Amino acid sequence: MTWSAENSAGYPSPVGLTADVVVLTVREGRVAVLGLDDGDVPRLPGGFVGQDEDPADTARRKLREKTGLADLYLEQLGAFAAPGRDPRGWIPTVAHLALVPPATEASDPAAAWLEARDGRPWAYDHAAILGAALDRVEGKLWWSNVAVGVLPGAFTLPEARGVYGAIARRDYDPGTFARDLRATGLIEPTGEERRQAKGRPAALYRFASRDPAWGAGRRKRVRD
Amino acid sequence: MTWSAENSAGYPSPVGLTADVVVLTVREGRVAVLGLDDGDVPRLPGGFVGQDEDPADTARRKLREKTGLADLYLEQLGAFAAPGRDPRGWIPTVAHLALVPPATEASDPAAAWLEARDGRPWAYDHAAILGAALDRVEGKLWWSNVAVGVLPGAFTLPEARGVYGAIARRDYDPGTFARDLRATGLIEPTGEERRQAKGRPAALYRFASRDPAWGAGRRKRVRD
DNA sequence: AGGACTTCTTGTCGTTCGGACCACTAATCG
DNA sequence: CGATTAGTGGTCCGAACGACAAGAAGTCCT
Repeated sequence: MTWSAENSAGYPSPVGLTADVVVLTVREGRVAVLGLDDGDVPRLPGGFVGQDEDPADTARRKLREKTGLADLYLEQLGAFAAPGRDPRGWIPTVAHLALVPPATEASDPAAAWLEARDGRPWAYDHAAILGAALDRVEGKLWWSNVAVGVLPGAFTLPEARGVYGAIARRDYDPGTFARDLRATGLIEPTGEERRQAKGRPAALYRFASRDPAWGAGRRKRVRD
Repeated sequence: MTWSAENSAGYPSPVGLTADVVVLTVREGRVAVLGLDDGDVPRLPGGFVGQDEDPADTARRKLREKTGLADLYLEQLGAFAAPGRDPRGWIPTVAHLALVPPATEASDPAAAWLEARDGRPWAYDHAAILGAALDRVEGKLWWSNVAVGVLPGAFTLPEARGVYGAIARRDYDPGTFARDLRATGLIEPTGEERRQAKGRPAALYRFASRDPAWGAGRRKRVRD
């Protein structure tokens, strides 16, 4: 196999490959996405992938620039490369999904948290990428520890219930939620408690592993 | 956003983007993959993506070259772009998954059907890509009509049972299989029959839709 | 001290799904 | 006729899921 005989044009196409990131969190019971607004419709954070760079590293770099965060949940969504997706020319992108804690503030003044499921217009094909990200996180919610990103360190069961409910768009029963989340084997109690304004202190839990992993226990049916 | 300020190297990286295809079928009760063997370890079909070309079109083109087939099940697996994956340099690839009927013969003399799950070595990172393809098709088996590609046109329930069993690596009970496959709502009887050497003729079915779709009915648990 | 409030645990109950059976009918071939 | 294969229908059981209820535990307020 030689370069010169492998595509229809007869030569390897020099392209600018980009990496985009869909940064999701849960704020006020709703899924929020980090968008860059420069006057027109918002767009997703992203940038060109450097030579000999893994697109995931590019995504991590962009994420650090916009949120100051490192070492979080990041996975690839897939390549979006349809001709015409970018008016500047044929620029394929490798889209990524990242989950960050709710307290994360945007460090870039142009970045803001936007309601993710309100159907607003996005630049380029970023609405389709966002849709793929929402499908992915909802589908993997109970089969993996994606929620690790939104619930870092220690968290209470009511907090986790709020996050899961926001992503899955349903209201879980507290008792059943505790039973099912425990049954996944993904979380473990820290032994400590968190006191709050009213009521009994809530026990704190943490994810047994912060690396992307799959649940071994129960699996929940998807919504009907 | 300008090109010149967007990546670490200061300019958009000119790269050769490729598209690879994992062509799967079921032969003799086992999952088989189309491999190209040029003396060394086999590799997957693939080639450079032309300017203004969708990688899926490149994959379709390569598939047509190797099998003569068009208009079949094809979906994207994702981008593989780790530095060092290709010794010729940094060459990201968009991997695809295609399913073809068992009777398909390779039109390229270098192409051959190989046992997919025997753990043989592959060129580049193609073993990882193949693994992702097998996971994908097994995971989507009962939630989608992926099997459309392997069961084109009309098929009998025993044929379908063989294909599903090979992909899921289990032996389905004939009665339960008929109940569950019908319950997905994905297939419909053609009204015709297929006579064979011995025994009662088998009724023929077809998939209600040949477009990639999701099942509306039952969902089967994955293997434990 | 007592009441309000919240968390947390532990049950029950009914439904659905998945899988393994089994019996019986249907159709074709020799 | 018997052998063979296909198809239908049914039972049974266990696991998963969702809803609901009861009670204990702990804190805050009056």
